[in-house]
Amino acid sequence: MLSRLMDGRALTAGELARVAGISAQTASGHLGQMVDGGLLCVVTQGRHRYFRLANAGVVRVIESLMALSQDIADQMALARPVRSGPNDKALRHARSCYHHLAGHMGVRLYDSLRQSGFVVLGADGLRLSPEGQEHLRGFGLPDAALQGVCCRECLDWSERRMHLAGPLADALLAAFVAKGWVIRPENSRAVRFTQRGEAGFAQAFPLPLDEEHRAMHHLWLRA
Amino acid sequence: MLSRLMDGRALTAGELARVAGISAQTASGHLGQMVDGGLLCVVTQGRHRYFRLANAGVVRVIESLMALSQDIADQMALARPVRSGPNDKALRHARSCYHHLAGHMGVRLYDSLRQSGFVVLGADGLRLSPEGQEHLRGFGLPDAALQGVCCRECLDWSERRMHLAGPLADALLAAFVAKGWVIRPENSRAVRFTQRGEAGFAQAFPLPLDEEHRAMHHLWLRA
DNA sequence: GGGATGTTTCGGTCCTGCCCGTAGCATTCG
DNA sequence: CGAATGCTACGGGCAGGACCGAAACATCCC
Repeated sequence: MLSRLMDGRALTAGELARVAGISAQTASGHLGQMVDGGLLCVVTQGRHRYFRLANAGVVRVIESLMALSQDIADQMALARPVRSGPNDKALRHARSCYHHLAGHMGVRLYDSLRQSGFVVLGADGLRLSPEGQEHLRGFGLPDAALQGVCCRECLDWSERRMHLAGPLADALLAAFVAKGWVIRPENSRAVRFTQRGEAGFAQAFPLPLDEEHRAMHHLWLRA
Repeated sequence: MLSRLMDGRALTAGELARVAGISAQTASGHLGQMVDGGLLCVVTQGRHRYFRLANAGVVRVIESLMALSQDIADQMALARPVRSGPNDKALRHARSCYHHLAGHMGVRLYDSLRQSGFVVLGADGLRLSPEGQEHLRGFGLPDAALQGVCCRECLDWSERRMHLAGPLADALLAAFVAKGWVIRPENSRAVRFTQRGEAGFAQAFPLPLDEEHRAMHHLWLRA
């Protein structure tokens, strides 16, 4: 179960039980102990409880164990990732979550801001750094979106990773719409990036690290 | 038991049993499994079997586990190291082992040669590198001491770490005597470094890494 | 509100594995 | 060669823990 979580995503107790090939009750017991022991942290959303690795120290332990026993690593490479979220490809790519951006693009936005150091995770939670304020000045965001506790993490339903939420995230989505980067249909939570929007987004929010390292990046930057 | 071995030394089954607070039989069983599993390797010498961590991968696992649980690290810091070897301070400092140097100075010699890259551990065992041949030219060693399989590891009785053995090590001790660095008494295995010898030795065989890192250095350079 | 789904708690079974006592093997020392 | 020491193999006792079924709790969906 722990090695399955090494991609930085958050899985439910049921999914992890299936991964381990044990009953949900048994898995729940183990997961509870691992939360108590500080190996995992848990995000409760509705009737689901999402478990993820707690910090970089745990990542290092699992990493070194996987390096030691190639078997585990191979097993992970073989097993295909747990499918999650909606089947609709557009919905998985980009959608609204309350008033902010979610889906693949939402996670990508958050990853970029974290990797750039524009958004940093402190002991008291997420906050926008001075450099971040500077960098986002061009988007014409209201002051409320840039000051104080303007952002927090939110678990992405389909990606199972964190994306950006809070006033800042709301203002950013609104700005994307205003710039013509994003079109929000009335009848759906799916949002569509225009061709110009994809390009502008990719330039404004680059991803220095490759995909493989992105997944673990949150974990490395915790504790 | 594993964390006790993190200083890079080799301990006997009995010592490890005492460390863990279990009987010798139980410890032997565990140690056997860890050898089978590739966590430990074992050097048999007479009626003693010395166990040491098998490779750098194992070191990394224990390291990361100790970082995760400060308790283990604290416990290791509190427990005093296992005393081993003779009580005689001179004997612990420097002595002959067959025809080569052993004791504190013997391990120091080996550490220096390894850290400098003059002696390297390949898949087929220990060998002298070209740079090592060059560096040792000034000692006037016979060709046989510099070519082919001229050196091997030998577990140091008192230090519980590896020191240098083989023709090269024999020739080096002889050279130290010839240079007046070392005096070998007839009636004892203890050898005495002269004041000039200590100074020359320290200059010819420096230790770039500090004591704390020296202990683990062999381990890091294995597999 | 009622059914379905996801999760946890409780109770009980069963098995694994830790442990030690005894005994056997190897080595060293006197 | 016999005694002492260090280690390992074997067997049995015992506790802990992994596991599941049943049931309770929470939430979502209709």
